[in-house]
Amino acid sequence: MPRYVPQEIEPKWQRYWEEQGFYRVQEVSDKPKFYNLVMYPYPSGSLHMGHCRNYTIGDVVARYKTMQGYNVLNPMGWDAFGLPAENAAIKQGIHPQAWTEEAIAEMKGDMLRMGLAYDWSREIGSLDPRYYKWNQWFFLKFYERGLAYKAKAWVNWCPVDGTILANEQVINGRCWRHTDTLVTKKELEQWFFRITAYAEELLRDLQLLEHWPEQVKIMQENWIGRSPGVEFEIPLKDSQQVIPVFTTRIDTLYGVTFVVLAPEHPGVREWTTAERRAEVEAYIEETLRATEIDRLSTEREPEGVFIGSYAVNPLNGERVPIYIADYVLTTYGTGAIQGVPAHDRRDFAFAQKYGLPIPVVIAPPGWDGQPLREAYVEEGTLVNSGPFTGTPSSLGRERIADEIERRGLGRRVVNYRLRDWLISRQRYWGTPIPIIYCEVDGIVPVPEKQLPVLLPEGVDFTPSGTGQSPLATVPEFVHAPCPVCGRRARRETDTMDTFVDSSWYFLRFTDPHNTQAPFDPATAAYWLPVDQYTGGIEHAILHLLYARFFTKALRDLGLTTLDEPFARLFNQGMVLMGGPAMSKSRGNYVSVQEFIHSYGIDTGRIFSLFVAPPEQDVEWTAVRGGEEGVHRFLNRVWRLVTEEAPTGTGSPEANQAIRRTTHRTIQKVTQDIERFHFNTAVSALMELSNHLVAYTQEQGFTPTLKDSLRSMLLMLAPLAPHISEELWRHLGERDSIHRQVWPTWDEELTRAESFTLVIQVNGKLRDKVEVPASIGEAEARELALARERVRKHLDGKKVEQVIFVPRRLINILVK
RNA sequence: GGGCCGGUGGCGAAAUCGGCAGACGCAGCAGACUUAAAAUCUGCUUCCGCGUAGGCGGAGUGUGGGUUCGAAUCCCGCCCGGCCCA
Repeated sequence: MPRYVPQEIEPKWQRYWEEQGFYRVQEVSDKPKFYNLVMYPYPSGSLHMGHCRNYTIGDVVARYKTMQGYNVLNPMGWDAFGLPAENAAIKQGIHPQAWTEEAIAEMKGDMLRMGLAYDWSREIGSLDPRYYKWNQWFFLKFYERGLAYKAKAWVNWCPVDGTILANEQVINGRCWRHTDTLVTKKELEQWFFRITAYAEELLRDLQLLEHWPEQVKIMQENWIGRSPGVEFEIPLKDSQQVIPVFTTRIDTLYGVTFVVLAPEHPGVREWTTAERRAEVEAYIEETLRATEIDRLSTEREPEGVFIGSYAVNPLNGERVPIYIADYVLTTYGTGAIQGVPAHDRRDFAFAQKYGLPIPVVIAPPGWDGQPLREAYVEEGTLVNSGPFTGTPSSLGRERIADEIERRGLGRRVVNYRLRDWLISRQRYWGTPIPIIYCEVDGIVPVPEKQLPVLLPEGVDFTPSGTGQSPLATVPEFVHAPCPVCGRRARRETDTMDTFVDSSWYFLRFTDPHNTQAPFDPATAAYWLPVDQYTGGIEHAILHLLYARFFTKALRDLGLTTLDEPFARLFNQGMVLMGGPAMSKSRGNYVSVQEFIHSYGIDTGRIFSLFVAPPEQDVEWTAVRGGEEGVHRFLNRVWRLVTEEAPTGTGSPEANQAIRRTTHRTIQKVTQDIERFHFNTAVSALMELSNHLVAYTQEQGFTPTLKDSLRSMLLMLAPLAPHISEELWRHLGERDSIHRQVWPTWDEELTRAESFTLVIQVNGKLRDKVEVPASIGEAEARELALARERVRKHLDGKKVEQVIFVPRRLINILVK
């Protein structure tokens, strides 16, 4: 038998599995279904070892579940729209489609070289009109139901991409793609999806997600940011007009000493007095340049400008000045707040700066009546609050809310931090929004039968700088007849956020070639929910929240009956190299192809699993060299199976021992894979192989050894599919190892006959002795006390107490 | 500032339930095989002290306390790192 040359056997078996259609899957009823999904990638070209780790984890689960008898759907596709392709078009003059297709070809080639068990007959790509047609279709359905709408909005603007960003794409005030680019603001007409209509349900149903990491659920909860409070009206002095404000602390209403409007608040221009106008306008200018993160920072001293007008506290009739300040946002609440300096940190700083009074209305426990040195934001007792004085603040909140509602000044409302999903992008490489603007009929949806609205060819990708999509430069695209009146009309030139594509792709995988519908509800019902969803933590908020929203919206359209799309979520760690994540664009990576060239992919797969627990980040430079050990392990397995050894029957004791070891390994590996402890599963297999080597050296090649080898190869099959297939055939098997059943263990054989009794004196380890598993306390005690090393420590002392833990230890306490 | 996660040998890590700390690997050292090397195999490898050696003793899981017969594991405080929200 030749030595182990992975570069020969790996392509051989990959071809074989492909020809045999191994991973094609259909809906069947005689097996339980299992939908295994790894987040589909943005096609960035050839794979590196970070990808290797991600895809291996998913592949192990798919193969393991298949061997466990499940009907496994394990698909792969491409999140193929997006900015890098368009940026390449601008820089290098390559069409985004050509650029993307090339990247897909490279990436798929590497996936095939990795031996991943995908059903490629279900491959999908969001760039395909047969796919994005349904994005447009969903848009129309949402529009019909008021879930898609157009509004003027102050939007986050990335000056580098010349595009709008959703709030989720703004990270620390910077663009998520260019971490050194500060995001600015622009006011534009934009399309939104009304995700806030589902805010309450998205929050509530987090409880259903038992098998999601707690961390992700907490992040989503914070993102949705439910806060119950009161929205009420503050009348303007000497005017019929009112300023609606929202607060969660209506109990502090008697402490209001000013009102603050967001600089963008629509009332500002009207209410600003003539002598204040110049200063106010200068301040507004300045604010628009600031980022949201700066505006909200508590580190910074809040700044504002008095607009010259006054408002009246609706409960006590006191006159309070109106300011504008950038720490108030138009996008949250009503864009105006009550200023209660004694009980809000930013209001406190603001009042100090502008010399406004800071009356205490919530007394801290044991308050001495003196002015506060800092804002008191906790619960307390109402003081200086008219008829409510003396009420505990939590109760005061209810009483004052009742009073406000009784007097018709306002009502209890629930506010959310979550805002509607802005989906318009001023870009070419995305799904065109299917809307036509007619001078007569206004906003007209493109009729369903005209879908898809195709992306045109021959586009100039040079950014216009005006914020318009390159589509606006293509007259044949822009000019379209109005579907209602047939007059010359103008097409919407914005495209959709690519998170729209990824919000339902898991449904499309169940029925990828359907031309009549996005998917067949019955087929989707068979496969959904996704049983195991695997991907990076970076999608903890954006993608997962949008996909949950889509699922609920589609349910309400009658397309599914599903409340939640992903039953179990796993976030794998990244592979870092020299600090940041391994990435092609940064150039700090080891490619899968060069790894294959050196060691073969089976080594790469096992090494990826072995280096660390899968949820943990791995620094490549710190683990480098470890692949040698994994490669040695696979070579050892190879030799165990293939090397000529004297045949025999083996001694009964040695056979029994190796059988026990094998069954214990089956138990351990099975349990480890179940709980995603792949690193220790690999360790257990390494230990088994070490035992088998030792066994062969003494006993030769025996029927018992062959049994153990078979079990070992079966356990290796999901992890290292090629070498296990090759060696499986070498053992004389004619059917593929990937059609076999996962081995089971004999409980009897895993039970130890003896164990190492640890003997402690006063909690310190003094001796160990191998004893029968059934040993009782009396016997153990007698044995322990008779041991030479124990007696040494008992000299002249009295045994006070003996603690015996069956199958573990005995602790003798002496004085 | 708040929330969550983490900190264990030279390195990656292991330790399902509170019960032998460091499995399995990497790197290193010594030996076998070899003309030699590679490959392979065997042994050692947490630190400190004593001992020629077999060995003996002590300390030890970021840090200081606590609970317990017994703590990497549970509780409290602190330090450091990461992520999310501010």
